[in-house]
Amino acid sequence: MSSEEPARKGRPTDVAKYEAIVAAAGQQFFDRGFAAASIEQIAADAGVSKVTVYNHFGDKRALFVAAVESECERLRGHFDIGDLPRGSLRTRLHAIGEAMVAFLSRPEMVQFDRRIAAETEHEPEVGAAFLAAGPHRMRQAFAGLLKAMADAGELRIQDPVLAAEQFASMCKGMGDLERRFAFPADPELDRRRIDGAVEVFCLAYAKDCD
Amino acid sequence: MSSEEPARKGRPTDVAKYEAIVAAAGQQFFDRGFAAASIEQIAADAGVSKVTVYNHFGDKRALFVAAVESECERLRGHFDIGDLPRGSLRTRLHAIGEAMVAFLSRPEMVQFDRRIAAETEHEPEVGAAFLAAGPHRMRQAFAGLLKAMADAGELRIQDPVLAAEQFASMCKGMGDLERRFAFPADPELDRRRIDGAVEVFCLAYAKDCD
DNA sequence: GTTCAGTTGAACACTTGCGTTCAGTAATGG
DNA sequence: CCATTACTGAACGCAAGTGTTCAACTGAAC
Repeated sequence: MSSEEPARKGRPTDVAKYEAIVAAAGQQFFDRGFAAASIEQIAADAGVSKVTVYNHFGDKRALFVAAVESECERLRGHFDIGDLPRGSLRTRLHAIGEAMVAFLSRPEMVQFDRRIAAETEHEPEVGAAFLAAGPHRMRQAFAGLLKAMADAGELRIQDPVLAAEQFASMCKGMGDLERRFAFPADPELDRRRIDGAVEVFCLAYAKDCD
Repeated sequence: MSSEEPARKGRPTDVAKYEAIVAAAGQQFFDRGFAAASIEQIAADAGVSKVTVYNHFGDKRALFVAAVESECERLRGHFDIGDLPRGSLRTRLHAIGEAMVAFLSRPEMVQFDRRIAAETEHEPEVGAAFLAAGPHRMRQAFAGLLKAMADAGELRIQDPVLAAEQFASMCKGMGDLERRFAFPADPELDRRRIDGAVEVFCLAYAKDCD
């Protein structure tokens, strides 16, 4: 019935330790990269014996996969466009753009992006999993929102998914690249990009440019 | 006067070997990442003794830097929008968009991007150098082109640099992410993105949508 | 209290890789 | 021919890291 209550005989697994290992692994892996991260350091950071790590995960790769899954899950809860304001079309688009850029600009996000991309080279399914859990999921949500706006008569959109990509891409502009390649951040520039994206998007898709 | 003709005394440096080392280093570094690449393998691939590598570069990091600089230079010659066709505004924009996407889609480009981003974590100047040598240079060139079109009365553009970013970003869409995260390529989808980018760009900036 | 599984610390074998040393060989200029 | 410089192959010291083994300990369930 319930998946709880394992009711095993011996000493139960220390869940806190397990989670500490995954957390420490994420820290090391996404900080230093897979090859440069060491299991000994991860064990030390987690306050755990190295043997415990091997008992749980058996393998460096397996530990990496676990860390990636955990991080994906954690990030999943960090973005919501549910609570968007009630103002004009422009105001709402602007708020969405800002939320997106803020979400993507967080250092831990940039770092995670870099590492997953690097490891994707030899572990393509890791990249695919991330893409599905992150960007693609976000695109669908935003496309649905645009579709609703179109149905409400505010926008004239043929392909909501394409439009979603276009708006998001314009908001990011090259800021995406610049963050990945450690270019000094410039909030003012980000703002101009979002303004510009809203402007172009409205010119192309809005029924009346208020 | 001339930087040629060093006229040194002993046996001259074997330039072919030097270049072979840099080439092999690029292969290994951008294939496996800095930490996972081994100098012994690089030396073997270059058909050279390990000592020779150390005589030339002294250090793994120095060799990495040399490989990055070489690759940047090599890539620099791989993109030109000089020979754009003479058709309508839409036709020309479409051609530019296709050239951009094709350039950015090349596997070696994707690979290079991934690795530079990963190493940027601990060597920010590497990322900055790449950004300046690649994307920013490209943006300036394209912005100049758009400015020329505006001066010719075809476009109505306030900020050519921003407009350049917007067009390029829309052409890439999420294709950028998808390539980095090993999502199966889809030329048809790329084409739709370029079509959409041209459409939106013209609606926003063209003086008359022919 | 006994039993059984999780946990620990320390040691272990094994591999890999960096960077160095050295004796010897190849190529070039004087 | 000789001095000088580039290159080679092999070996070495050293450090780090993976994954394993083992005896001891801990804690919950029966």
